[in-house]
Amino acid sequence: MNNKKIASVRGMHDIFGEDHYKQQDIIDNFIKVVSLFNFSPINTPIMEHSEVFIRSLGNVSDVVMKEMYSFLDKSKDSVTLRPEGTAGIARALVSNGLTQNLPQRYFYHGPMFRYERPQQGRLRQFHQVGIELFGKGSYFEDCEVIRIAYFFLKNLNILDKVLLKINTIGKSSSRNNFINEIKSYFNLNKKKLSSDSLKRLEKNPLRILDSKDPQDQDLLKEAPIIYNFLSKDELDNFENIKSLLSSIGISFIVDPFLVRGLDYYSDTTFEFTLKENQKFAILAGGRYNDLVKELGGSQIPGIGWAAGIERLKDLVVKIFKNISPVLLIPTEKKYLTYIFDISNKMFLKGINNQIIDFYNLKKSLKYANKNNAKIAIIVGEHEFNNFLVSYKNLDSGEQSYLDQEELFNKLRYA
RNA sequence: GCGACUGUAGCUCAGUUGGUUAGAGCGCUGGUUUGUGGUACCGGAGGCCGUGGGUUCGAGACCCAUCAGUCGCCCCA
Repeated sequence: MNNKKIASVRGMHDIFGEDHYKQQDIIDNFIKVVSLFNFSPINTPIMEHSEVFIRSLGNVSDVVMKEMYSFLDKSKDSVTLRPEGTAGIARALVSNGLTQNLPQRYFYHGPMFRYERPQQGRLRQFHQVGIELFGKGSYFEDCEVIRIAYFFLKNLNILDKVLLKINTIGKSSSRNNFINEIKSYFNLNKKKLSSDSLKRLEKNPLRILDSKDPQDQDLLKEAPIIYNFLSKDELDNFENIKSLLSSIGISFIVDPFLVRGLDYYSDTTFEFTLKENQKFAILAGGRYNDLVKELGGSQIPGIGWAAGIERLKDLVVKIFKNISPVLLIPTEKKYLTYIFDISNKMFLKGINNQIIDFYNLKKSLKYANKNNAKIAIIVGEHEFNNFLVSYKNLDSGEQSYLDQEELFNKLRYA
């Protein structure tokens, strides 16, 4: 026999108690907000063919190169636990031919998986809520999606702790010109570049832009700016987004160095980060105009965002769930039928109740205390014989005999 | 993938330069109270000292590996 305790898999935690209530509360809040803006729910599998993510996120992105939870299934197909939600939904759009009737507005929530070192605000299994809007690529959509994020965070009462940053990285043609330009700029300044950024220069030069290294930051002051490489249309579009957001009272800062790590982004990118730790994003997203096409559909532009529930949870102030059950205490097993009958009636009236099968008053009342009960209903010989219950107020200690009609009358006002 | 710190009871943690039978508080449990809780007092249970190897007459302590946690970096929600 092996008595060793078994732990959960690294970076994957059990969620219960206070944490669970808090997370559920965030999800409930999210659903309430997005439903009011007529987004509809979609659940895609938590596992996809690896190709879905490789094609969409980009095969040089860090997420794909080192963070994918991939393995071969029994028929030797490479499958991957989803590292994010967008790719699967875009795939579902194509798979189910949902592209006939646009716009489509979807929301989702659920677990995501990334194989990385656990630390503050980062787990191997974590949970996200998110929305996706597939439409025609107008600047209205960008604002629509950002304002919904804004109201979501506002409802959670954490707007004062976050900062909205937006940027545009243009369409791929303009972006490629820009990338070539910064490549040569940084190549000229190679020796001043941090070692991390030297690697980025080969793999993904765009990422040097949001380097936090002070040396790199210095270099960035003189670096080419993306806006000089964008077409008039791209710039106008960005201006339209900014002025529409301002006109509806959503404040933001423009961050020309905000680039995101997933290949599918184009044009608008945005992030809500913590005010006091601006590299810590709690909600982030952007536009992905080529993603659906990349996954075998037609050219359907989309935009969306996702927020990490665990990251939000740490910001939301404690929610007190004052769950206070009525505890039903039989003193002997033979009163169970009678107690079940009362419990059933409470259920039908929507009263939170629980039967305690200790058959020991002292233990039962102790349990009642520990579980935040305010009222105990005791049934013993006297109560049973006279069709009564003892109604005990656990705060005051007062106790009285009631018949069932009196009991439910009293509970109505308790 | 790289780095730092940590791992002793359900929880929070003591445990001296390596030296008998590993401790405390909280929690749990029994009793004082045979149908009455919260308080008090008295008792009890509960530990392969994360795991595996090594050094030593002797390891919870030292060394190595490994797993896990926390926190940085990369990256990301």
